[in-house]
Amino acid sequence: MNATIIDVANAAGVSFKTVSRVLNGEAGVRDKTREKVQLAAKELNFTLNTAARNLRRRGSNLIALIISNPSRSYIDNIQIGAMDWCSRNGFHLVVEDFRAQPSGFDDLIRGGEMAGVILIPPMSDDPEIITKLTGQNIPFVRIAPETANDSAPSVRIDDQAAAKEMTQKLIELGHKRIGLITGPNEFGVSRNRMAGYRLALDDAAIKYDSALVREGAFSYETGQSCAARLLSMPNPPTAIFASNDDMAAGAIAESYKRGIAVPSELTIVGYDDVAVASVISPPLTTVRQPLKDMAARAAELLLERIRNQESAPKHDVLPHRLILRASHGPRA
Amino acid sequence: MNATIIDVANAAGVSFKTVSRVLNGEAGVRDKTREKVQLAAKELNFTLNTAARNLRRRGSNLIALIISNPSRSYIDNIQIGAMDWCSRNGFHLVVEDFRAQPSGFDDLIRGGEMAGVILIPPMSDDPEIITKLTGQNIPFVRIAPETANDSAPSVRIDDQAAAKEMTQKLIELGHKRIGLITGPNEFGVSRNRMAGYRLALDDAAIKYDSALVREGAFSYETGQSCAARLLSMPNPPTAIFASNDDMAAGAIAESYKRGIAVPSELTIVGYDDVAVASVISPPLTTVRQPLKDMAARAAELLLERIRNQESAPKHDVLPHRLILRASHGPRA
DNA sequence: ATTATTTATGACAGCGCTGTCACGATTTTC
DNA sequence: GAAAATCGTGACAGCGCTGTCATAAATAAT
Repeated sequence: MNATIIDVANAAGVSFKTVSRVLNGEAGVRDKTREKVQLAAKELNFTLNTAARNLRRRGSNLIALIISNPSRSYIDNIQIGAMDWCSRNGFHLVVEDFRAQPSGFDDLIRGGEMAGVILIPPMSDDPEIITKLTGQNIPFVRIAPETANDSAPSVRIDDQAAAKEMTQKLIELGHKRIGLITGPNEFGVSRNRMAGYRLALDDAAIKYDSALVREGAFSYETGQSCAARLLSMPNPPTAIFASNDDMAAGAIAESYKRGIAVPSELTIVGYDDVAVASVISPPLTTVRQPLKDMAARAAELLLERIRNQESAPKHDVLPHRLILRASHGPRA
Repeated sequence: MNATIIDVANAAGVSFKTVSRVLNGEAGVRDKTREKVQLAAKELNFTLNTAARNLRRRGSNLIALIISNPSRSYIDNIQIGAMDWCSRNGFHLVVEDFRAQPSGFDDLIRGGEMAGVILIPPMSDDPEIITKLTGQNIPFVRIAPETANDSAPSVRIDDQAAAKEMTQKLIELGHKRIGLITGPNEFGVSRNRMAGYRLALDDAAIKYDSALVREGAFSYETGQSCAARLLSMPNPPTAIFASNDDMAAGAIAESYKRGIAVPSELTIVGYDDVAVASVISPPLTTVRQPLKDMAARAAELLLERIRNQESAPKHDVLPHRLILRASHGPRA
């Protein structure tokens, strides 16, 4: 039904190769010829067939973002950053949930349909995924992996340093019993943030108390339940550091439910600085990760990788920042 | 570099056509042959080339979701519903921001790369987009269009009825001055909800007062600013009905800032029932739209359309529900 | 055993495009 | 004004796969 390049060639009275040249903006076509072709193409409402082009070029304009993360707001920012980059660079973003259907991911990375793949936690550290990608010989980039390595380029912030700074901030405020709600242990970032927390305690000569550490799942609900456990302790913490903002929001809700005022009676701080942080009450003191920039940069490194598979993978560390809003205060 | 179907055929000692049969699960291949081929394919780490297959089949396994909506949480739900459906049905979801790069959308729908397109507000009602899609002869489906028509199948809730019910609920509670924060007028749903609001007022013989109506942009910030205007009136409303939950959350924040307690002094209700509704304090009374189901159903109708372009487009109306949480109360 | 029927496999063409190369047309150079 | 350099265009092959049709092999029917 749709016109082919040959139809356009006939209509314009040139060879189909010339049409191809015009449509790809190649040099070496007389202006008059170019116009003739463009006119014919417009008239026939013609567009190049992408499958044919991809077949011939052995390429694709599709980048996959693999998600499975429990925190939608985190994904949102990553996705927006990646989408923006894609549309500025002639790519399109395919978003696939890794957990949804086991075969879905396999099918996606099969057959050269994707030019490259962006991995976010916890997939960034998943050996099975990395093996598959490597086996299919498809370029990928890792966002916030536990550690950078040669398998692929990566983009991250220094989670350990960031968590340490936030913990130090809390210590400066006089807090000595600081609860930590971590993310799942399978997330490299969780382990890194935990390490930063311990480093700060060590520096301040505060003894690490594993009873003050609870593992959540990066969700509002687990933030609530972990806070509940922490606040039920005979000697509860005076500050809680949650490993993401959703859990911090849940912790705040749990505090209110128990009649504990934030920040006057309890300090609660988060991590990520996603939308919820400035919408809840009190607005959250948190660690800002430049998630959109990280995603855009990841796409950038991915493209370099696509263009030149041989180059050594680059590893970027983007700056983080403590955002001091209203959910923290001196030790009550 | 990657093996082709011919390599597999040679390795298995059969013709490449037989390999194609096995890989596509076609009948009429002897078990022994099938196994031989499967073994060879596995050994060579072979996967069918998608571009070649799409070219030959004149098809694709990609569905595009076009976004541009200011409300991330709305999109999130739609996207999750669509993604889930895709992975259960052998498709993949491409998410494209319509506003990002003018050429991005055009490029995406060009060349038969997409099997179909899902439109959400406000694109569902955008004549330019619909014209382009029709011109490219690509199947699409509209979520929450202002009105169903023959251009494409559609899925929606009865926004007018839902808004009317919520307004009636407010009237039942004794409210007579009910502020309305609408979405942008370019959204068909905004107009439909507004109509429902007026219908309820008319039924209760309450005079419509345009001073009580403010147009927001479906964002937290505009919820705040519209609420600010409403609450600054000499004779402010006793209840505010926001056309989505983000704006309702903004309105609640604004009330608190002014020292107005919700719901004891002011009732605020939302629309959509997205995540923020149950996370803020007080939890939001709102209208629940089954956004995930709507998206899945939309994808379903889209697939029918892809398979049979001739069929008359179907139009589904899914059920809505008032969710009574804690942000509403009787007139103070 | 012979023919009819079914089943398994292969030959071939071609989807719509781009890369390579060759050739004719045009312009430049002396 | 002839040779050289440049530019514009076209012929051709083939990317990797699937659809159609023909043919070989296996099975059933006589």
